[in-house]
Amino acid sequence: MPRYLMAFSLLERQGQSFVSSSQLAQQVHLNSPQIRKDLSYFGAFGTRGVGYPVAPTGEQIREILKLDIRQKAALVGAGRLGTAIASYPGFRVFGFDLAAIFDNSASKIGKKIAGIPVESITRIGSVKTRRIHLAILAVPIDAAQTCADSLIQAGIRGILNLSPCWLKVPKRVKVVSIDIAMELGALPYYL
Amino acid sequence: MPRYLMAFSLLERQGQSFVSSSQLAQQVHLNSPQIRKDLSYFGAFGTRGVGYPVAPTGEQIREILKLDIRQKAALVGAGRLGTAIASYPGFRVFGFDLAAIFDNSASKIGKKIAGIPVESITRIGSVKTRRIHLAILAVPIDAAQTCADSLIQAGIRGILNLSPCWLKVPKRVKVVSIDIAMELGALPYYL
DNA sequence: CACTGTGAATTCCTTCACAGCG
DNA sequence: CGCTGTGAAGGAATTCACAGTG
Repeated sequence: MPRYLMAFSLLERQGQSFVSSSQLAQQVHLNSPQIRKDLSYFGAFGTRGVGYPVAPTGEQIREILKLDIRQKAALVGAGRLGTAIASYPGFRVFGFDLAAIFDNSASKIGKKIAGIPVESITRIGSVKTRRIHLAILAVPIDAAQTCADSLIQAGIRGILNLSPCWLKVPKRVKVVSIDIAMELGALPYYL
Repeated sequence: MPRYLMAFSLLERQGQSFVSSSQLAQQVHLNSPQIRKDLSYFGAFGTRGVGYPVAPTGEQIREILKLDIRQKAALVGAGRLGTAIASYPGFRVFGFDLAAIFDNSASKIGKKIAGIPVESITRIGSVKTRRIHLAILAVPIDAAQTCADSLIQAGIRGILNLSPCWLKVPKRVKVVSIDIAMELGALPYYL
């Protein structure tokens, strides 16, 4: 669904008012029955003979993904990767709001990254009262589990983990992991 | 398979000489029959009653993934994300060798990142004679397709794309795409 | 005896074809 | 008439169960 939302957002900006499943298929590189199945799974958005109304369908997908309400996220780790992510404009499209940055290095605390002040990692518990439910973990691998534990203690519900390790978390917490090296590791096989 | 390689590499460093499918299962968070199926698909590595010999199996997976020979990779885009990736130690585990960095900004050309000099993007064609077959694309979205085209022209066979767009490439070129925002976009749904 | 390798059963996901509606 | 929504067919990937082996 995030991929569809991306496509609908683009079409919105381009001012197109309707889109058919086969048009969409070209854009997201899937086939049209797949798209119809996926969208119909969450309800019927389209009008037969015409296609999907771009703006309303985009809005509905946002509601489904809970992206209609602005989602606050905390970034943990203001190293090179963390800094890159903090400055990434792609989050805006999905309505994310980077609400806090934490790091343990004294030289970084107090400085601003992408307009947001870096706080000490000891203040990580404050996400609870600040109503931040999502975290992006961009710390060295040895620190990942410890940071995750603190975040969960502080009531975090979802973690995007950028370390190449599996986080041990309770079932109620959802983790998505990205390891750039592992994705690259699959490439040589196909040459 | 890259995930298994990661696990075997870790076990190698820890000095364990044999591992059973169920032990592995815990580590990579899959079930044991799955692991046996996956490994047996490429041949029989294990000894019944004992498990898989860590070092030899690791080496075999490296061969399968063509990671036994050092793979050269070029980084295109020395922005914040590119810089972060260049300094990422995770590539070493898979035997990748960052052999060149390209950027179009005059202020960066000539400087060194992670010990590698930044070259002008106009020199991108040199990857052909330098026998670089892989590229990591960390450029702004508008530049992604153009850069990909130049890379393919220069004989690149695999691209790791970090822009939130679909690259149009000939069939012989393999593309792996990562969009951090899209992964994060799925999280709120699960809360 | 413990653990691998693998056919068979199951489940899941995708593709197809078309009925139904604007 | 065009395109969605969907049951039914087909295919792929997981899971199971157990025979086979060091």
